[in-house]
Amino acid sequence: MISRRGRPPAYDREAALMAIAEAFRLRGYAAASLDEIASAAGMNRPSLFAAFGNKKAMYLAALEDYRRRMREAVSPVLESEGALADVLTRFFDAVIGFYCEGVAPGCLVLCTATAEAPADDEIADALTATVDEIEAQLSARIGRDEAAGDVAGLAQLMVSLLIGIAVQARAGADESALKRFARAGVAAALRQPL
Amino acid sequence: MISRRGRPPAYDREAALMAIAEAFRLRGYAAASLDEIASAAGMNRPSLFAAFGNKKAMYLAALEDYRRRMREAVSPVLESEGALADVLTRFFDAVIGFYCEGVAPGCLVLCTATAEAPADDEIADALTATVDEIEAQLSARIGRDEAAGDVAGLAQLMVSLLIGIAVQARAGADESALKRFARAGVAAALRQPL
DNA sequence: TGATTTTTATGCAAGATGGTACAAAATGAT
DNA sequence: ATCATTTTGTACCATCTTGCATAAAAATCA
Repeated sequence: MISRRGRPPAYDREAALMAIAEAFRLRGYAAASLDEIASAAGMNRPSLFAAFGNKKAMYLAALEDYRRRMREAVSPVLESEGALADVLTRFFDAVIGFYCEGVAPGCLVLCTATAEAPADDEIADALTATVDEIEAQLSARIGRDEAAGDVAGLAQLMVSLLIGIAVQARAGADESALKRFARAGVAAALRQPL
Repeated sequence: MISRRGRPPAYDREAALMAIAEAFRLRGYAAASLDEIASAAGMNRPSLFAAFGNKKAMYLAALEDYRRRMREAVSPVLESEGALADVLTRFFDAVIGFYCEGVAPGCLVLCTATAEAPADDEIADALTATVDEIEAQLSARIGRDEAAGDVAGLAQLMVSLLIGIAVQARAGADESALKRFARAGVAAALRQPL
């Protein structure tokens, strides 16, 4: 029996966390007020505090959840079979789809944590961990392909391409332009014809 | 006669603008308070407002000045003679030097305007204009090199590399690592041995 | 039904923030 | 020296923000 005593929560924790992430994605960490966040999550402030702690804890929880959703959306593509160029293209398509949905385009981590990182070690750690994780995943997949020469260099280029896509989505590039951008980048990096 | 009547300003506008940019670079737009900014600029708030307008006008002015300084630091390298790989390597070295100096690493535009862009059209425009200008400059230089095959693809890759460097500087990568990163990226993109 | 537990909702307090009013200070012009 | 003009610095205000205290509400258990 999982039924706990007392009044049951009116919110779904996962949905609330997604709404919180969206609020931070739209406004950034510092500019997002707890009123906006509470309203986005359909909760009131005391419930928010009880569920997620103070504002920074909310933000860190939203970052972790966002990273998890991102991982679940794109990791399967990187694990899938296929030629490297094809896998990378589908990987970036998945990333771009992820970045372009929701209330504001761009990556929650790469486009909001960057502003706060120098003034906050925990947020800086989350940013570093995100970049490192992306780099490790891409490096592992590229390393599996024997045709790839300079694995580290190519992996770093692909990390940059991903970061570039995150920022350019934020800068207003639409989804189709980003996909062309990714294809051109992958083709140029692998020196293959488009 | 340029000498105006009245009490002379105690601040140097250019130095103040640089200090303001540094304050925003350290804390981001929303989190930087006018007290911090005034203190960094060595001015008091009323003088700040008289000189630069309200907080957003200060930020936009700081962005413009930062872009100008960046342009002056790196454009000469792009215009210089040399093989494409060499020019690009020196270009990124100049960019990295620019990003790594000051009170916090990373690009003022690419690391703080991204947080505010969805909620503010003028800031979004400044971000878009910055990315577009970098893309145009790189594209022009790459296009001059007949050995370069896919000019657009390579230019986009280099724009991403620059954005990746800006963000990874923010994420704590030190200057030498960033330079290795840039070299590996350029070499991989041009398919040249390191 | 009544007691207990947990969540919700209203409202409040302390502090920070953006922005400004106003007098003092410093300079050039007369 | 006196006036006009511009900047400086103190003090202030209205608003917003975070975080919490406390009472009402809704569920389970005895």
